[in-house]
Amino acid sequence: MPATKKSSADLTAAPKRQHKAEAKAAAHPHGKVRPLTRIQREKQDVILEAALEVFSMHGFRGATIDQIAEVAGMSKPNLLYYFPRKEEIHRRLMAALLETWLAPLKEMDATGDPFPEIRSYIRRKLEMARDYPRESRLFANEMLQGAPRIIEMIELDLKNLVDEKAQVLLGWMDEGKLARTDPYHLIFSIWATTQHYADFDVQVRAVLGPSRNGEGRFEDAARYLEQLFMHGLTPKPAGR
Amino acid sequence: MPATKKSSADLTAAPKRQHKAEAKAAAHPHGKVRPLTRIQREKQDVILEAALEVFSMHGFRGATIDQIAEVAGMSKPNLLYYFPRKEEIHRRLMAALLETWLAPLKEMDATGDPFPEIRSYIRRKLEMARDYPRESRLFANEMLQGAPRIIEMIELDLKNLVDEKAQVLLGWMDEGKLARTDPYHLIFSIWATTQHYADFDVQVRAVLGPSRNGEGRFEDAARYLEQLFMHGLTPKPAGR
DNA sequence: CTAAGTTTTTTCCAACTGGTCAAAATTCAG
DNA sequence: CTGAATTTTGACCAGTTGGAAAAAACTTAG
Repeated sequence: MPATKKSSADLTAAPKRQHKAEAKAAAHPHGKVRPLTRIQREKQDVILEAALEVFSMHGFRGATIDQIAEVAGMSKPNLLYYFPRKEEIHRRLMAALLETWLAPLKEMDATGDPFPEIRSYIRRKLEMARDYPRESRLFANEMLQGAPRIIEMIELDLKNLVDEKAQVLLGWMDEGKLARTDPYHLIFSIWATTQHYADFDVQVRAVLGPSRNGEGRFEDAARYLEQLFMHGLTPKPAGR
Repeated sequence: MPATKKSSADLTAAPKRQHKAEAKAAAHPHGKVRPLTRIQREKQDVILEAALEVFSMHGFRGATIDQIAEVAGMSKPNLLYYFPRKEEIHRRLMAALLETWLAPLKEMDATGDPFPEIRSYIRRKLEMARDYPRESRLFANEMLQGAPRIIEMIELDLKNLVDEKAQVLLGWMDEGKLARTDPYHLIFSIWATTQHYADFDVQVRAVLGPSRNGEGRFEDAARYLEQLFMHGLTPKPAGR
């Protein structure tokens, strides 16, 4: 359960064919569109990893190419050889991020039972907050700024997925397997409580104090959230 | 229930005597430390209000003095006459913010009953997310960046307050009035779920769609959270 | 009204920003 | 080993950034 570094390998590695070609064509003033070379692939990954580090802390405007280049261990012009503009790096990061971010919700299975399903959804989200805190912060940063660069994806992909899963939740409620409540706000509350441990990590650490700061705090959080949601969503026996 | 503009009046108006003097002394190269003039007070408020707007969207590094000056309706040098450095503005904002931010928790009364107390704590926090979204985002931005400028306040004032209220919660649990659970994570979950509606506003709006976007969404959220926490924290009758 | 104090504007600056370009260094296919 | 393609570097640029300085404009107490 390593929570540090290298964590974005899977994220940065899946940028969607189309984008690759795009980036390539843009990155290289030379005419032809060729497959990426080994060095191109490696360096792009190094850059995206560094960019994740910097963007997730300072947001788009607050991050500088110099900074990213330094973290990536290369010169600024060299970095710009791979990604001709700052926005391009951010775009690639966000595109990959959204995929990863929605994956856990996608797994929630309508044919399963609500409590195991919701419980493991919470677990997965909490694990992501633990293992990919920078991704969580990158996302949060974008949201805070009004999501200018991903608003369409939010309004399409994300909204559709949530709509679909809200239906699943409503189904469970109709079957009396889940307390009747607002499925959208239910999903929001799971997002909020789990991502909190990545986004407000400093605060959580400061409040818990040095004594409770091992990875154990995630176990405690998991236990607490499980209790909260399982109790909170247990259906009342019809009457009263 | 106005949720827009002018909302920071009370925030920016309470900068703590000591700070005022400090700011004054620093702002004016002239020797003596005099009480603030009317214009100074007014303009400082205008600037802080503008700075709140800008900092809350772009974070400290992403915000520029020019931007703040423009929103404040004055020239950059003029603004710098009142606050000689960018950091100073941010510091003032954060100091006032922390006060306001912790107020609701402070009100949680040990002599009251847990459910009404917790319920109204949630209400108050949700109202703050609705009425002071910029303040919430300002705070979130600082957290995302690792709280570099307020870490001491977090580790002292905030931690102490939370420790104190955690004891209150534990007391209620001992009396069997509240489900036994981790009081710290309980507080975190209230923070997370309520602030989510300010910090991730774009996402919430996008997901709920145009139909559910009136202020009514806060009522829905309040109802949902109330249900979640009230059910989730109801103590089980001893056995089992 | 006037002079001292306050506020605002104009001009300026050095450092930093995102980004360009051509030359140099390196890699790699044949 | 060689020549073409790729990668890296150094020098550079125009625009922006936080901030300084000083003079001009405005308030205000007496």
